[in-house]
Amino acid sequence: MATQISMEHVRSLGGVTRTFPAGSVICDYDNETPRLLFVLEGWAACSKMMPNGTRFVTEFVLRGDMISTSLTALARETVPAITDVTVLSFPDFIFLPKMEAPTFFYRIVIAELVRHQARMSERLANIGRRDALERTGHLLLELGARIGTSRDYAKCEYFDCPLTQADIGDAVGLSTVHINRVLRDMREAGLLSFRNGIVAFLDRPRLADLVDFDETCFDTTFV
Amino acid sequence: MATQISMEHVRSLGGVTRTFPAGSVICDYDNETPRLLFVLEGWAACSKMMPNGTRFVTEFVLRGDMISTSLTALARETVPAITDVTVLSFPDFIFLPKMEAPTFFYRIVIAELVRHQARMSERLANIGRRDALERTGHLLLELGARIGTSRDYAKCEYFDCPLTQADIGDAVGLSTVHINRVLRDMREAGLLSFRNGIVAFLDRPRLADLVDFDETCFDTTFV
DNA sequence: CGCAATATTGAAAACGATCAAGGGTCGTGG
DNA sequence: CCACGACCCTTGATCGTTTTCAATATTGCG
Repeated sequence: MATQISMEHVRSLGGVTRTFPAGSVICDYDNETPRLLFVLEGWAACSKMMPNGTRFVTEFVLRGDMISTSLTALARETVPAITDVTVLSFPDFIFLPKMEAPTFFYRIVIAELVRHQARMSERLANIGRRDALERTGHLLLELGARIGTSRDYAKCEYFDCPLTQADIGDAVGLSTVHINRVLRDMREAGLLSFRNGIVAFLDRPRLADLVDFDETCFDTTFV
Repeated sequence: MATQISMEHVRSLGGVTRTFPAGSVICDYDNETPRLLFVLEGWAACSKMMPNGTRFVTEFVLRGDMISTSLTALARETVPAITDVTVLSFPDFIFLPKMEAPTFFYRIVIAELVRHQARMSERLANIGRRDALERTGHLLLELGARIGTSRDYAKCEYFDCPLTQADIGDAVGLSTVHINRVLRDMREAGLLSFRNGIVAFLDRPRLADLVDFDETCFDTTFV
């Protein structure tokens, strides 16, 4: 699987391992030296603080994902760690024009950017054109698919999820209160249960059909 | 400006010039050979058709933008031309692993992906956490900034916009009817006028302030 | 000039936000 | 070991924004 090969490559290049405790900030937009971080373990949330006081989460960062501090700076995002997060850190050769890297490193970065972009496209359509239940179900199916992939058991029927209902709301553009109601509805409908930090798919086929979930954009078998 | 340099580079590499008439499909997700397209002229709309019959526009493609047919395939997007669109077309060296390209080509592609991603992040927060007026104003300011940049007159107070109200609604996740009302409100408030294919900023500072517009993510002076 | 696409407006309905109050769980310190 | 506070979850009632439906202008194009 491409992701694994990439991560092997990344590890083979060395880099500095660093761990951020839950709640700390992995990167902010007053960043010093631009860096590329590859997440080895843990959950984080690329977040934008809105002037009206609300927050929006543009992406949950999981094991195997890349964080470009230059990109988060450009997009004015902050990335707090949700759990303890371990990363492999490299100087960002893209934004430091003097640096050169072997071709395959460019390809790893491009592959990761493309994957990320495909997910963002899906997310955009999700928030823009689906109702609350669809958005929420979609997000949890996405997270399940990504966690599953990185753990090599794609068809898991449950996964540990350290998110709060507020985190979910901030990612799909709904209020915490409404997320709570939607989760109850899905539980009562026998579709999905999220309690005590565990997401369980009670009827994944029906849920996937209902919320129109398509795994195409989570394909990692390219590049 | 970085974008221009990149486009110079791109042009210098040759590529095939092709023109698509308004209304035709530039790429669909049954694409044959993966290609990288660089838009020389015209407007297009990366669109997702949703199973509920609606459409969502993930991105308007303007002069200077890149289209990766592999990415649109992965994201299940169709890209219809809104006006006549002229592109420079290259085989996609990223998705054809046998191919290699000079380093600066990788850098051009990465820069373009990063710019695009920063915009998507902004767009996501826009749809997720702002109301109808803010979303709409934001989109039009974004388009103005991008058009302005590509034409080298950043502070233009109007620009030609070939979009319909339905296009705008599909891009910000609102109904056509509501876009119409919001445009009327903005016109009556002396903020912005959009009629007969021309967007005019009547009071750009006030509008930008009101909808919380920040040009950071449209910065093209990096890489 | 006439048709088709787009824009405009009103009225009613739906969906989600907000406000408010209470309940559970966990960790810390007395 | 219990008490307390912090944080998160849960539910009800009400309010507001946006959608939907429907009908009528207006514009652009052949």
